[in-house]
Amino acid sequence: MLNLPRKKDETAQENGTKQPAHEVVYQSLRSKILYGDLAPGQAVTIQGLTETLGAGMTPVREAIRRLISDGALTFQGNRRVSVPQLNKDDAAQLIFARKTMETELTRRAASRISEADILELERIDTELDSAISNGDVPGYLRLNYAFHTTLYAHAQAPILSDLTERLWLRFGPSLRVVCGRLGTQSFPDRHKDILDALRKQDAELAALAMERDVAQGMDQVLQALSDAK
Amino acid sequence: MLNLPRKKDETAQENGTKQPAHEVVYQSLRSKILYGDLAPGQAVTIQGLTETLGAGMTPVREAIRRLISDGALTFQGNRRVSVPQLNKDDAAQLIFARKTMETELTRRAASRISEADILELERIDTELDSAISNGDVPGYLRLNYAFHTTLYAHAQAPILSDLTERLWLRFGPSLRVVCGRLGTQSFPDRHKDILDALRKQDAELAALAMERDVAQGMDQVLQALSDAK
DNA sequence: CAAACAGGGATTTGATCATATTCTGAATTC
DNA sequence: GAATTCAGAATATGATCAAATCCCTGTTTG
Repeated sequence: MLNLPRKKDETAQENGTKQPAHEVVYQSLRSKILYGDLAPGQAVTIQGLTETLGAGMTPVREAIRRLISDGALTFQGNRRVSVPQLNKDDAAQLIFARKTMETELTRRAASRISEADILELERIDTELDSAISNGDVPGYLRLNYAFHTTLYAHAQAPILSDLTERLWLRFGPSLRVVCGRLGTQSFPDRHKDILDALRKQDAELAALAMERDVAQGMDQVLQALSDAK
Repeated sequence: MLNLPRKKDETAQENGTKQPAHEVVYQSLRSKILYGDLAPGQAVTIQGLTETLGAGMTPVREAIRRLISDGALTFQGNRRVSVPQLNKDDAAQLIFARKTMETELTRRAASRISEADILELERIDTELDSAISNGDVPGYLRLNYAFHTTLYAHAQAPILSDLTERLWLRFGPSLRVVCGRLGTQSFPDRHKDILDALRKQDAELAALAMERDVAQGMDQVLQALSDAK
């Protein structure tokens, strides 16, 4: 999904740069939604974003359209756009979709991933552990997402990866709400099981571990939705 | 997915209505892709569309962004946009995704659909049959899509339906190529099995029939991709 | 001598912005 | 309480700027 950042100047201290404005706006808004900086139900206005992000109207419009198509924002019929609020039925559908897509991605990755790449995942997971024990919610969200996307990159399945990353946009805001209430302690780490299975090249075992990881995370979301309503 | 067309003035002789321009452009382009009016690999330019569709640049831009997000168009790195060309690996991923999503949608629909709605499906399927025997390729594509989306509407699963409809955009252009080569004769109709299972309220049987229908259609695409390369 | 490659300018196309127009929701008035 | 007006936000247009491709020409090489 990421675009090649113009081979040279990978560091790009603040510059960043040859990225078109609409892409920058998109990525920026996408992160805000994915990591829960925008609350479910919150209104999103074009003019508000042009001021916040210092961009023109056209790029902001394009970014919003993309995110609506991603399911990360909803068009409310009149001309209003807002962050979607999940109901329990929505969550059930997301659970099904995540389980099937992400177990398949895990299966594919299991037969393709190298030892070096497993080490990279382990590194992410170690950081994740410290974020959990520090109660660092934004860090937890970011690293958890990184763990999954990094793994799926090795599945060599661009279409399935794409679909899956879009699913995350739909429950990102709600997941943040969960973390805000329960903190990070309530998330025992299933990633170790996944890594063990990958080392054994056992695709089915890895898929099973992933299914448990997904189920656990989404159950929290489901519970939070039940409580709220 | 369709927006309410402002109760009054349904006919809309030339007026066309209160649909915003970007929505009209989106639907128009979407249909072209879904029904194969655009060939895989074909370039899509903004300025070309402003002339063809008589719209301004901004609405066209927004429509293109949405379709890129849908996977119906691809952004080619520089600034070019084109209709994607599937390879065999892409097709395999689409087969997996369609099978899992559409069988689940069928299962859900089976427990919710009414006899009247089954009759509506049967009506569509009858039209479909005559399109097949007449060799009417556009009609076949349109009615086949209508059969599936109408069924899925009864699953009451907006998220899964959304995901699925987007999958269709990805193989639409290739499916048209298949039909152009083989005609419509090569598609025996599995829809009867689905309808029978729905009448029996047998969700698993319906899902199985749907899986066969999907497998059959996608195998044609897969074969065509093998031949071409 | 022919073919091909490279360089550079012209043209096409995309990106962005400023501005005009239309629409929605709400406040105001009768 | 209903209709009208009004403010503000979204939609749409066309102009302007920037970038990439294309094509033409001149040179080089086999």
